[in-house]
Amino acid sequence: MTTVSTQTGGRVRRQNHGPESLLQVAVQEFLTRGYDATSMEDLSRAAGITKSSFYHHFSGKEALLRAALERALNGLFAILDSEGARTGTPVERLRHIVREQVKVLVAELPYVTVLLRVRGNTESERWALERRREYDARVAALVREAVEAGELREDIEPALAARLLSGLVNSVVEWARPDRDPGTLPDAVARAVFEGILPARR
Amino acid sequence: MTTVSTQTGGRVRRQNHGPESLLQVAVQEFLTRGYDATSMEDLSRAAGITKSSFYHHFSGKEALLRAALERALNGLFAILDSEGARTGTPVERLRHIVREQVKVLVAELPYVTVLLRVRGNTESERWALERRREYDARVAALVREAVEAGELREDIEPALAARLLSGLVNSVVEWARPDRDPGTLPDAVARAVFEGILPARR
DNA sequence: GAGGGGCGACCGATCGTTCGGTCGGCCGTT
DNA sequence: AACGGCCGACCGAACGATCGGTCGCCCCTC
Repeated sequence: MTTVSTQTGGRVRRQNHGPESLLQVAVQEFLTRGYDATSMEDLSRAAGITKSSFYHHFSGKEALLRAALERALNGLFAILDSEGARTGTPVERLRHIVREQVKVLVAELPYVTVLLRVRGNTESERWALERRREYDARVAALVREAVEAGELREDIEPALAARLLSGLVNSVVEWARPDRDPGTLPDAVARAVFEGILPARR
Repeated sequence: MTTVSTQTGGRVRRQNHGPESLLQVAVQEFLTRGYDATSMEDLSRAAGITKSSFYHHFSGKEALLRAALERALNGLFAILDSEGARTGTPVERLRHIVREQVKVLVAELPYVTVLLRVRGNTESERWALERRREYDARVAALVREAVEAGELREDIEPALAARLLSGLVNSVVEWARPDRDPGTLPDAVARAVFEGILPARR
């Protein structure tokens, strides 16, 4: 249910906007223009209401960003709390995390994309950056575990591998489409991580 | 020759800023704050001159961005023109490109980072996006060649592999440090691409 | 008639940009 | 050696536009 417009005598009488639909509209604008380059007037125009009406639902521009960042981070941290991320060998848990992270990226695409572009200009952004750092650190720790457990090749450096892993998986937001379901994408990305993006013929 | 300051009686008389040093300062500011969030006053303060003095050297804010984007794109396209990218088997050429691209990312780190964050708000940005698309397309074509030549595993989808490849390599800018030399990084990234980020023990 | 959703008008601040003018060093002439 | 003219680097002040945000009122629904 988004942007329901009831008509009365040919003129729009009711937009029936809620915080949910407005956030969706705003994040979409943040995506195409970037957060800083998006004005509140851009947002209201996209939502079909005036600037002042927008402030009736959200306390300000940063509150919108904050809501989007929270949503993205909740999706990510939920992965770490899931069953498959807490049981099994380190490599099994890593494979599970990779697949689930791809799913979250696609399912919450606009929100996660905004998160991944945050620079740290405001308090909310710095908070998001720190939480992201914590997420990456948890994954990096798991990579280190896997190497120390002897499940991975000995010549890989855990810290570097964790960074490349994060970079590879997160880069999915650059081209993924939110509408269609992930399909085989999570498995394909997991294969790229563990067997190479361009693996030699066997 | 940058930021030569002639002194007279202990007081700075001349900053002698050139387009080169100012661009360097500006790009650094773009990096930390983001292009849109960086004001001309931010730039002048960082450069140690006034806003109006800045306009003596650059025609405007976008001209600075344009110069940075050109520099980054020149570095990237120079890779495709190099010997190793034009000779050898597709896989050999791809390995060469990956290594060289990592080198360029580190050598021209601030400029390439700015390029990778462009959203397409201005004419210069859209031009840069298009040139970037062309670069990626050239690499993607090479991936397709390699697969069709039977040099890679048959179950990898060229289009997807090319995107993941681009994402992995470019993610280096997120954490690389510009000062110290690349060292073994190019080879490590190339190994991650062809053998996996988290390769199983052999 | 009470209240929430929406509106136009408006606020101070800051944006990128422009303008008129100052300062100091260099050069050609004397 | 002294001079006048010139130019590049720089500055303070101000421009119109736009920024995020506020306010009081209206209108519709219950």
